[in-house]
Amino acid sequence: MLTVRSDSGLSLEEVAKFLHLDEDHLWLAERLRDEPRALELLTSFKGMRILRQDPWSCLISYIVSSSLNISVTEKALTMISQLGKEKTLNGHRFWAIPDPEVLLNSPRPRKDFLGKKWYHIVLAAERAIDGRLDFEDLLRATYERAWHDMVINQGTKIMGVGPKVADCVLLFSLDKMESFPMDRWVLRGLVQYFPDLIPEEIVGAVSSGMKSSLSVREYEKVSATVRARFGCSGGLLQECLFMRMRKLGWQKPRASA
DNA sequence: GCCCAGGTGCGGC
DNA sequence: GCCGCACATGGG
Repeated sequence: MLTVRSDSGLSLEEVAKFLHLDEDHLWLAERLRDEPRALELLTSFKGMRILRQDPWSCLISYIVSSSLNISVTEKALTMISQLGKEKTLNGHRFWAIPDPEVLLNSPRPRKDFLGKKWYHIVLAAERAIDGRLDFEDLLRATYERAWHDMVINQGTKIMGVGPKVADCVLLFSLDKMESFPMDRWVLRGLVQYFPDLIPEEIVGAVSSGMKSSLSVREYEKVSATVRARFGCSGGLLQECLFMRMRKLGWQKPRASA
């Protein structure tokens, strides 16, 4: 039973939308009838939800997250958020990612952990304002077109957004449930649980610790294979795989003599 | 001290 | 196109 405090300032509909409760994740598993490893992953993370976040906040969050560990990412996002106004909800004070206009008119924080990413964020804000970054359009688009527009197409691609970040934004804010973001953890997970989805030489390179990310070309190819196999169950499965791999941990294999 | 982190852009070939 | 590197800095 989901209950929402009456003084929270959030309607039940808003909470349900955020938790994707308008989309029954159970039917997603239907496609995986003949995928025992996938079903095992899904059932061991029962109750997992794909959040439906605000696209702008989601974009900024994942641009910042690239190649940063989670605690540093959180610090950087807090600094960015504090460029905006403090908000209050349910008696708690908090900050949210500021709107593009606010970010554009803010001075850069002194120690923001961001490096060149600050300029990627500024560019994204300009694109959001001039309309070349159009979340409404990306929401209506197919997965393939939206991904291509964010990563490949000159004219619409967003600096700081590569294959993985695009997939995160599409999955966590633009309703593309087949999106399957492949970071280093998920790549290791694929190698361990679904090696048949990946070219043999990549399996070898990942498991020996020589490789932790894919080129755009490799990513596109593996992504297509994964989506052909898991379809709209992919997003939820990815999240379970990520959680499993984080839990298991990873020790880079030592080169032996 | 050294290695890693929810990757990506860029320059050199 | 592919490869190697810079990026920023806290935590194990």
